[in-house]
Amino acid sequence: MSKSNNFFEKVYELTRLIPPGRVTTYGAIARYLGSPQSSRMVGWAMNSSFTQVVFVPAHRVVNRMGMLTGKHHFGGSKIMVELLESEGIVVINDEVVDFTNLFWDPMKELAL
DNA sequence: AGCCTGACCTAGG
DNA sequence: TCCTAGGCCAGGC
Repeated sequence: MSKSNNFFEKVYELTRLIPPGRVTTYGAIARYLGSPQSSRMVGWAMNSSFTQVVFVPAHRVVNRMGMLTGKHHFGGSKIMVELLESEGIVVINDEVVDFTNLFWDPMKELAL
């Protein structure tokens, strides 16, 4: 409810725009929001995403190398993987296969 | 009220 | 090319 919530909300809304079967990164979101060095906050926002009334597909956000660094925050270490696989994404060793092609960059996709 | 940590990333040595 | 440090700022203790 504070002003900084605005940043969090932007993160949530942007995250909701990620198409199923695609993934993006914390850094990409931070950069798109104009705070390229606030990627950590994006992760923190995801931590609070479960408290949001509207669903936030936080499982579609991974780190820069395509790794599922936040999988343990889904209430189970397999939840994130299962969500991704249910969308057709292949995950091996906590890493998104073909991440380069599945990467959804808001800078490119939204700033046409 | 202050210190520590954390789902990250980039730059500099 | 590997390693270190800095920046972001909300929450927990």
